[in-house]
Amino acid sequence: MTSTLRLPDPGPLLDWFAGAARDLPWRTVDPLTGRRDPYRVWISEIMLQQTRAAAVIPYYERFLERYPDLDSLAAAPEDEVLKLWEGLGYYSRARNLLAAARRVAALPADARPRTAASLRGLPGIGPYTAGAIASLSYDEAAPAVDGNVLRVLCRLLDQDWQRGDSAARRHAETLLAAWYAAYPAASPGRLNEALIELGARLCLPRRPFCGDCPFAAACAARRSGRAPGLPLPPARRPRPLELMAPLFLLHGGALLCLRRPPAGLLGGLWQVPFVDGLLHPGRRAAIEAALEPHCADARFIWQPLGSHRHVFSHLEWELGAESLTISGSSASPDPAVLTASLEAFLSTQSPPPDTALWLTAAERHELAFPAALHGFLARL
DNA sequence: CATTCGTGGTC
DNA sequence: TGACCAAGAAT
Repeated sequence: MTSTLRLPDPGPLLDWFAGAARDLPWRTVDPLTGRRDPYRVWISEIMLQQTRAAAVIPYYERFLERYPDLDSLAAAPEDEVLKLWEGLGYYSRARNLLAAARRVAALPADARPRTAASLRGLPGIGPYTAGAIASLSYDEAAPAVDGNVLRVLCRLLDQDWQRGDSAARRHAETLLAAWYAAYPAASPGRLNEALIELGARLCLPRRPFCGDCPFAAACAARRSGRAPGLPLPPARRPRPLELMAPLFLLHGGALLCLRRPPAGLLGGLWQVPFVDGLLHPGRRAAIEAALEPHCADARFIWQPLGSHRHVFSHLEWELGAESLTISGSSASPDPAVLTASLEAFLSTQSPPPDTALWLTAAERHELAFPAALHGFLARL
């Protein structure tokens, strides 16, 4: 009967949090107002989605240095924001964040969203992030159920919840709303952040430190011994995909690069061409045949660059690469002509690229490439 | 509701 | 060393 579940007195949790809270850069409080900058909370909550605090901190510092406030972010070009996001993953977060910043910046100051319900409509702000910004910035009594909070509540109540299950998340939100109402003297923002901190510091996924936990006496899963296995893991397996990357390289060092479509996997990022399966001799010959008529006295030198595995949450790339150095003895090949001669090849790319350009190392350095390619690009 | 979205740390 | 998983959202 989950309808009769109650959360315990938050006193021990708040006492523990007062002494154990980490000094994180997005927790800085304005000494005059005693409040946090909602913009800084917003940026941190977007970066922290499915990302550990330790990984976020350097990105957060650089981002806030470049874009200290809403207007500076709203004025930024998307390529620049993606470059700052390079390596952090889930790049739709960066695109949505920029779109939301532009939308909010266009509003009069007194019309900007300050409640969880109004924040929820912005791109990139879902139920958790809306509640987190509203509670941490404005102390609204809004639930903010992330993976930490779900895990803590799941164990406190010894429930068979599955990680990422939306029904369990809504259930947790209902319990939290009753919790805030039952303890009106406690700050909802403080309660939310203390729960998150408990999940991140003690109530860890596979090895909870129950001996140090302020909720140990109240925890049902600790009594039952099921805490380490809760919440239940979701069943999902990455789908394997073998890819080969021919790295078209001109004598001067320019590399043929493609910009991926603006949405979807690695949306808006740059890459080199991919072919499904192996880059066998027949395919190498076909590529040379397409190039040859347009390069006087051209020489083609293939060089294998090895391979490595890159695992996404739903996809597993087995990615190999070979460089193809193109050099002409008389005149250097015209990059535009080469691109045109490769059009039939490039049209087979999946997904079809937005743009194909020959980029020098310095130019590539200004653009965002997925981490899966960093190793190969570094070898050129 | 299920799937699609990255990357790096941890054990 | 490979499986697990993190301050979730969009579709």
